[in-house]
Amino acid sequence: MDQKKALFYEMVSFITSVHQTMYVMTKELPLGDVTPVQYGILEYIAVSQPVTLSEISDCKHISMPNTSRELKKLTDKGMCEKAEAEDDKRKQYIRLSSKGQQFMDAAFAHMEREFLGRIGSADGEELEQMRRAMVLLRTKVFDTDGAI
Amino acid sequence: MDQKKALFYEMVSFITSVHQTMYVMTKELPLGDVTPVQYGILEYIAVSQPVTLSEISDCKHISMPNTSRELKKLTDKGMCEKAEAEDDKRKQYIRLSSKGQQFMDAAFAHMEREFLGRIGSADGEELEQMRRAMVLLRTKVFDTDGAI
DNA sequence: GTATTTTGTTGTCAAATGATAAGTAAAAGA
DNA sequence: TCTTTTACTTATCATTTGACAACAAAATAC
Repeated sequence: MDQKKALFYEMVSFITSVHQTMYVMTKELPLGDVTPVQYGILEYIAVSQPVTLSEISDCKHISMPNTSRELKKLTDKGMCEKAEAEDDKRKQYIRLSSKGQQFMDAAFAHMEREFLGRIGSADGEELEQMRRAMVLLRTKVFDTDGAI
Repeated sequence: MDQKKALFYEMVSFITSVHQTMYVMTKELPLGDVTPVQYGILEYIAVSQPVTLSEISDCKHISMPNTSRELKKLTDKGMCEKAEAEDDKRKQYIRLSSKGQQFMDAAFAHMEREFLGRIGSADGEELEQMRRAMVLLRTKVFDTDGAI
């Protein structure tokens, strides 16, 4: 029983380190006129495109009206494009524009450089250990489905 | 070389899972009239008390004027207390009040329940694996000092 | 002893975000 | 066909958060 409590406190400390690291890795990322929430939306689109407004709303936990508003701002800025779905005319498939794609490519490249700087001196064996550690935690602790 | 790139993408996915999990674990946490930023400050005080305003400002990446304002709101709400430092009269040592301590105890208890629900079926061997995985990642990837 | 730095405060402003009401149009269900 | 549900929009408002200027008091440096 106490082993679980200890693991909980280890997790609290772990989460703090993760947040701090992500702050350091992204603080110099040039956002231009893109706000943090808008960046989060772009990141989600980049990974999951094409997406619908409802999917953004669900996954990023932003209400539909606010999602609509922020997405309008992003399209006005030329970062993404909406296309009516053929099968369902209510839906819109959203993708990054080429400008948005360049923006996100640069963002990921920046993060990757920061990341490589961190793991720079690790050899193949260590990298494989880290990968296994991430997979383990992702499936046993940070799985989105909830319980194991 | 490509192994590192693969690990980077694994980390991106990992971070997404961590965020999603923390969202689920904290979304039902009763914040009352405490805003998210204020909660973050309380969490930091709880773990590191006593702390100074400058430390909160540095660690939570909030400007001094804004830290001062939010902390004033928290003391007005009776969540924390300021005490002048004996050695340096400019400094203030900040601690949770008993109300604030109760609030944070409840918050941590809530998170711990959520956490235990997630790892519920894991045995001692698995728990030890998870602990080692967190320690490994915390020291080799998410270390606050930067490089290895 | 004076200048500078550190620590914190107060006030004000603007931007970002969250919440809600009301509406449109298409799809699905009855 | 009529009703209901889904997907999204528009408009509006309040709150939260971030940024900046100006200030005060204590400590430190010179």
